[in-house]
Amino acid sequence: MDINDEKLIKLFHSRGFKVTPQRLGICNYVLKSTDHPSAEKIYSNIKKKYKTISRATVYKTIALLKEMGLISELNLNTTPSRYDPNQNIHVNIICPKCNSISDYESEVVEEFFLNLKSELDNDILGQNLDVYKICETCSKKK
Amino acid sequence: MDINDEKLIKLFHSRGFKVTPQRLGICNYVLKSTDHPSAEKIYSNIKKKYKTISRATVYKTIALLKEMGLISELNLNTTPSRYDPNQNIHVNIICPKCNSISDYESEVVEEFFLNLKSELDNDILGQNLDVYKICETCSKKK
DNA sequence: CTCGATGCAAAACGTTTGCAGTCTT
DNA sequence: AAGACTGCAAACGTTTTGCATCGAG
Repeated sequence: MDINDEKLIKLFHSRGFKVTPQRLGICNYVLKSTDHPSAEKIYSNIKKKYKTISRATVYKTIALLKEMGLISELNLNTTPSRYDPNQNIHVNIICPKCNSISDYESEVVEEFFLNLKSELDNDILGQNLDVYKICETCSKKK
Repeated sequence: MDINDEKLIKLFHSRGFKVTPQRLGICNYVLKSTDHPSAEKIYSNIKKKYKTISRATVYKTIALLKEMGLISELNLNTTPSRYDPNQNIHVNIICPKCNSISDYESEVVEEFFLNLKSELDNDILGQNLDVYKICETCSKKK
């Protein structure tokens, strides 16, 4: 993410959010990160500069960044874990409304995995392919 | 998973695990499930038959099933969550030893996503593509 | 009989919430 | 000055652990 304070401030203001030093600090750290930090890592890093910052603020700022589309959370629907007996290569189609998950298998998926595997020296230990899409039931409810 | 009690019992014995009614019950439920149940769902389902079963047993049996390669856990590395400012289509290459994550972008990935998208009526809300692979640092450590 | 499995209770862990006080606008 | 934000502490839901008892082999 190539973003500076000026841009960030404008973004926040355009969304009606206030700009605080804590927020800027967190944003600068997260948006420049390449190591996919956890909330705890963000917290301990930002604590160096803002001794009194709380985890609550970190989590709230993370939520803000997600809302603004500046970051995404890996492994969404973290808790509770869900389990799958299907050990074929497949995509999990996850409905963010009702949390239902259905497996999707197709040639496109299989071919992709084989190609990716060969690109990665054939030593993939496992995989997890998720896509988010409103399920039929939920889209009917509208 | 097309598996019956007889096969299951052999599998358990071959790994030196004991066969208990609770385990069989949990296995039968999970291995036949198609709705990607959570631990809590497995627990409340199995509780109908085994009134005194505890969550601990459920979790331990899940661990066993994972170890035997009969199920996989979706959204592995569930906690803590990790965050990513990279909003391009990419694969997260996750090292299960050190939990490092690096982004991988390629034409293969991009093409796959476009194909999948069109297969799914173009209304994908988001995606999360993970593959597990020992990272260079860890494979050197050996 | 032995050792692994169960199940309770308590702890651990990441995350969320309520609220009083503070700071941006 | 108003209302959004902070940060503490407590609560929450999921998962793990310690340990006494039980039961499969």
